[in-house]
Amino acid sequence: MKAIVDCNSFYCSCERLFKPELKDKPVVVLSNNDGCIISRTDEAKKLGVGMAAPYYQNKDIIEKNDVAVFSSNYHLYGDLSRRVMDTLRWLVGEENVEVYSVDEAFLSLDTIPPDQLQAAAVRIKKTVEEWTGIAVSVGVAPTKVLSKVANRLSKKDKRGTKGVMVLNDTSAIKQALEMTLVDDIWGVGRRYAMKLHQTGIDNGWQLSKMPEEWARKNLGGVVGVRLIKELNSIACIPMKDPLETKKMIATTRMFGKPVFEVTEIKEAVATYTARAAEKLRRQFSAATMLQVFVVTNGSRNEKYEYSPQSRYQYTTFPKATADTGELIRYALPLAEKLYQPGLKYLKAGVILSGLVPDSSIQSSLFTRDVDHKKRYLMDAVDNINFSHRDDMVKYLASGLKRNWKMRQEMRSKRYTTRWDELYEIM
DNA sequence: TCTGGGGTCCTAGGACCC
DNA sequence: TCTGGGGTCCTAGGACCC
Repeated sequence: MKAIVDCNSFYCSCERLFKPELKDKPVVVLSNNDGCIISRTDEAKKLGVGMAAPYYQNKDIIEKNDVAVFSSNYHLYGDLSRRVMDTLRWLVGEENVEVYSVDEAFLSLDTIPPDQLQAAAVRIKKTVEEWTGIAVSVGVAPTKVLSKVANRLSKKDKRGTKGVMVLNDTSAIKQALEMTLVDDIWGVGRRYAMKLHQTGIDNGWQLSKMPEEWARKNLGGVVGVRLIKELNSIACIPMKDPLETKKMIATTRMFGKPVFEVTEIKEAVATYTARAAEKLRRQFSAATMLQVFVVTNGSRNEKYEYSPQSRYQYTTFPKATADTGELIRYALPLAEKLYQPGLKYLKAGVILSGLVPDSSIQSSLFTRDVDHKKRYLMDAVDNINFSHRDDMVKYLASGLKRNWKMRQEMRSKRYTTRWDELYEIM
């Protein structure tokens, strides 16, 4: 059996933890640049605040109802996420936890007898809440897809324990699937949902009865086949090895305001490269390919219409590297190539791929080996920036003024990761 | 009149997820 | 004045190989 544990309105819950006066009050958290609403509490949902809706379109409801608004504070969320995941590892054993996202983890519960699943799920929920202060929902079922269905229903469950649902017999599964629209099934996005409704398939139970060959043709090949199997309690999406590293690392941002000059684009690209390189070193990888992209939207003085266009350039390296300076040297010429004067730039990004373990970097015939020293330098820079302040030490190419930096006007303090922002008890 | 079969690797693009 | 950021997996099709 598998479980999915998911933190309720995670970002909002993190904010509430340090502002207890917000308990039972509507709260929303905004995306970078304060653009969209990316987390909202039940109270905010009830007021009609949409998910992923632009902030400015909801400003009216928010102001009228005194909704608490926060810019996203990833230092805080990341730290609390780690605490939740550590608790889960302690509860069921490290090898049985797959961290799926910042606020979700799959658990393998194969060692727990069926008649004890309910009690185990309740204990998991209670313990996480007591130890971290973050409320979670737990769904348990024979497959990952069904556990997601259970988790979703647990939030509205009136009969059982709210926030816990175990689906372990065929009739319970049938009933749960009948209550679940295809749109709400993990693996069915907007496109497929539309197609399914047109075919007359509206709920999960109907979908589970479709032949696999039909799914192969219409729902993305083997992905669709797996989905049907999972709905029929045949587990075929395995738990992932926790030691797996990422295959691609990206750092991309909207600018705080439109940018027109190549110097600013280059500063941003250098800054994002440095950030991506940090992530790269954190998982002990090195990259062999770097891609830069920019998003433009019309040109200077043109009336604003949102129809973004993106352009890419990439380069591959003779030898894998995790050195920020080297990566910036690869990135800047690409940024220059992409730049066309007169256009209005909204966003830029850097993507590192072709990742290999940094212990097995292939040396090239044409480079000298000064890499040990570089590695020590990078480690030192990372330590300083992590423990003190982002970009305390940075490359000059990243710029000094940085007019393009994103807006974060309502960010709370980083209560758990910065000495100078620690939570204070009066 | 007629032109094989079986692979691998890479990239772009589509779909999905939180 | 204005719409986030970071990932995964799969497929099709082209280039290339023997």
